[in-house]
Amino acid sequence: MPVGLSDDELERVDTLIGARRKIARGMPLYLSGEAFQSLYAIRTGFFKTEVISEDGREQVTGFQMAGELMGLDGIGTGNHNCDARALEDSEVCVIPFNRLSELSREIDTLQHHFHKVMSREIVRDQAVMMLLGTMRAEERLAAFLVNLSQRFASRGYSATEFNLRMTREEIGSYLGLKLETVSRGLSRLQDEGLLSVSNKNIRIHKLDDLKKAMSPRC
Amino acid sequence: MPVGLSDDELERVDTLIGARRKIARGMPLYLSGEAFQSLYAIRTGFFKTEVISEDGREQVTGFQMAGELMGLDGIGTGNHNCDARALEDSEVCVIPFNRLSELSREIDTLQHHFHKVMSREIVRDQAVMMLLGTMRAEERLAAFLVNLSQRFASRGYSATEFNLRMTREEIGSYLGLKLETVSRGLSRLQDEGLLSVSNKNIRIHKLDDLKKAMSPRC
DNA sequence: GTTGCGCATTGATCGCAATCAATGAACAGC
DNA sequence: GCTGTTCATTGATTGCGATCAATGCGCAAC
Repeated sequence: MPVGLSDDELERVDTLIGARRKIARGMPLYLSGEAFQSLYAIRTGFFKTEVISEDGREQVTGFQMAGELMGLDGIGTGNHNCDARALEDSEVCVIPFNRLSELSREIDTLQHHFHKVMSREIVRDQAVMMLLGTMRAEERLAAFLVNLSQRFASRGYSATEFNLRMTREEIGSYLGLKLETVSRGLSRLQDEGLLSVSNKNIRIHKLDDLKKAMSPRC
Repeated sequence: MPVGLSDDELERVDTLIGARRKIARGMPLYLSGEAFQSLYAIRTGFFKTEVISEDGREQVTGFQMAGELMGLDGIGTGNHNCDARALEDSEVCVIPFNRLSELSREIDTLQHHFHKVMSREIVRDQAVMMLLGTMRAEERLAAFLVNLSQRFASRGYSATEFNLRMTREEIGSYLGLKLETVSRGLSRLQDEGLLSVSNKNIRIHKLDDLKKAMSPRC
């Protein structure tokens, strides 16, 4: 994942990658409480992470797609702190954390890269707090779709047409809304002509206007 | 901050600490957009961090007290991503980040410790998502107070009586509520006999019940 | 002591999203 | 094909927290 490595370094970073692991749709990559050993880089597929509180409340904390790193939450305590589940048949690279630690002590570029990835995760979480703390339902939905659009685009997929891999309920959990509110919000954005929804398929017609819909009174 | 270092290592970690810096109440330690150079360890005082979106919405993302580390959000992009402001006259230790990177390549314990601190920040943020996404107003308030209580206690202060350093509005921003709702919630918890509020002073009478108030229908 | 300002509390009303409820569509298994 | 289940949509109603508004309190400046 890092760039700017010498051939030698690249070779050593390659040795970091342990086995590959396939996860069938609906199955967990790891569960809260399990001992933390490894990080996971998604090769193909789609995941959600969710935390479950003592009183049983579930909160989806994120959706992860190819190229993204999972498991960072386990470093602090030595145990995974959330569940990670595949939303479609997926494959990950297993990255033993102690090997990563060792190697990042020897290769600056790897160390810097790893620190940046962790920091970006913190920034991403802060953006979600902003979303949950200040945005209205339709704004949250617009922000969510724009975010997905950008991430698909940066992977070479269409920014304006894609399939949602998660249910309305999972979207709702992530956005702090009920599934009915998600459904209504999507219908509303469709009525406004910003996009078309057909089950899991989304076609964005006016990406600029959708971005504007993230702000109040639009 | 890490434990289990040899005398030699301890000495070298000491050299990490650059200047100390005093921040008067209300003044920024850093602002969003500023170039990231250093992390900051709080020696004394109290801070808030907040992000401000393009459309002007403010979201308090956390309150930090003595012993906690600030600035991790800047590593990813090289620029600070939020504002950090002192809520009372405070003093921090400046930790130049490139020095920390170098040294953590040489001292495993330091590296591990740093990774744990970052990971815990991610876990903390996920807990806030849970709070904002699933809890009702009074539950959020109870969770907030219990969290403060625990952090004061772990620093040797009273777990049951303390002064809030932030305004109702700042609490509201953090919890995704309006200041009136915060005020009403505190009055309600007082009416229920769980605590006493007098302006910024909080006396918790029934910490156990307050913890229960974090869960639904109590 | 008085004035002024920021902060907090409390009341009345409104509006958005949750809840309750029913129907319909998609999909997997038999 | 049919059946059962899960997921999505839509309508009716409720309720929590936001908003609007007024009052009160604490504290610093003079």
